[in-house]
Amino acid sequence: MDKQQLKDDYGVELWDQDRIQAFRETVLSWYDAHKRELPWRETRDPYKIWISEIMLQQTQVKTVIPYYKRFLETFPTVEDLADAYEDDLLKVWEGLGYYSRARNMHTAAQQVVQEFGGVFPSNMKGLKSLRGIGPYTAGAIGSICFGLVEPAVDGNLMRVIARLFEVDLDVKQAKNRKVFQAIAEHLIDPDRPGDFNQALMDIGATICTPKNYHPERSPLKEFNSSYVNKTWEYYPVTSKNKPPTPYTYLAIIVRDAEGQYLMEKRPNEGLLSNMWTYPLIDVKDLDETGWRAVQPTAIEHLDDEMSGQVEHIMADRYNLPLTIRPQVDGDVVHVFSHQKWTLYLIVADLQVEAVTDNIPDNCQWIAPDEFSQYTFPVVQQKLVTAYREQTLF
DNA sequence: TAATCGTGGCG
DNA sequence: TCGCCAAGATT
Repeated sequence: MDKQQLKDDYGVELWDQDRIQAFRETVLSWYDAHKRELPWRETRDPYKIWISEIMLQQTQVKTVIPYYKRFLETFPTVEDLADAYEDDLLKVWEGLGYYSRARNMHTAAQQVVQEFGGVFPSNMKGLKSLRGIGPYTAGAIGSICFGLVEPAVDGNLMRVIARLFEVDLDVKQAKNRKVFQAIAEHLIDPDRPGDFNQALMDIGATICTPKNYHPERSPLKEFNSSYVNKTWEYYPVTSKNKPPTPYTYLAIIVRDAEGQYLMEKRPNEGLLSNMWTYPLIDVKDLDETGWRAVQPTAIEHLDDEMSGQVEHIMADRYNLPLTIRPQVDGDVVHVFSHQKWTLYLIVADLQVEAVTDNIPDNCQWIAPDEFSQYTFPVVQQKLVTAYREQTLF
């Protein structure tokens, strides 16, 4: 996309070549003086940069740092990662979120070994062919590790560019990304593309921030048309998020005679795939009067009717004869990006001489001292904590 | 294209 | 408390 089209189609007035050159020098000298010291900035090894870039997707730097170090200790090379068991990979990723990233990395590592002889591809086509590497990550790895003159358009870059050029396009709409990409392609420094990309990301993360933005403090203020025109509070344009859909579950806690708990491995696809939780019953699986009673407000007891239904479901799904305690032993609220879960802790007692070895394949009896060998989502860890707090008294 | 996919922090 | 957001990719 050329300058004329940017102006005609999107109302973006790009600068002349002299101003672009001055901008590059300002950005890079700021970076040389003020860049953040980060673990992945001590190397240009594409394997390590790749790990960092995947972890940094939608995740803050502070959160990533300990995971990055632990990951490289566990899987020092791409061959180690390619040969790993997926459960071991998931365990290292535990708590970081967006777990499909881990599974995609596993696939991509095998691609690197099998299709590229264990050597990371050094061009954009090869990088994008790897599972989990999209346009941003390909640009980041390409520019940082191989000096490719490719922008790395993430949320930071779009916010910075939107303010610099007063871009009236919704940064949350995927179709608008190409406009920011085109602008960045004109701006990027051809001699130091990796530093240029990281510099704009650092400026976006530390100065040109979403909130508490003070444009007068920015090294780019003289280039910033939204600052000159006093319109910065309108940029970037962002549409509203859809609120998370509410769900309500009963988390059933069953302990056998040996003190082990019934746990279930979630399906291979979808939310929290392959991770372990207590058995969860969606209250919509209860009959109409049942779940309507549970939905709106917090509950403290299950009535006889509901207890009977839960017992029936547990017998049906887990082949276990149980007696449900009607008392609710605490509740947990957990918000995902698109779902909001409310969970009620329900304790179930095994009936006398119950047979416990007919549970489904995706279920296991797990003792507390074995918990560290399994991967639990944060919502499950919250359930454990809530249960301990309740039963302490 | 719009929805899906986690978690932690902040105003 | 709630909505927003963070170095996005996939379908």
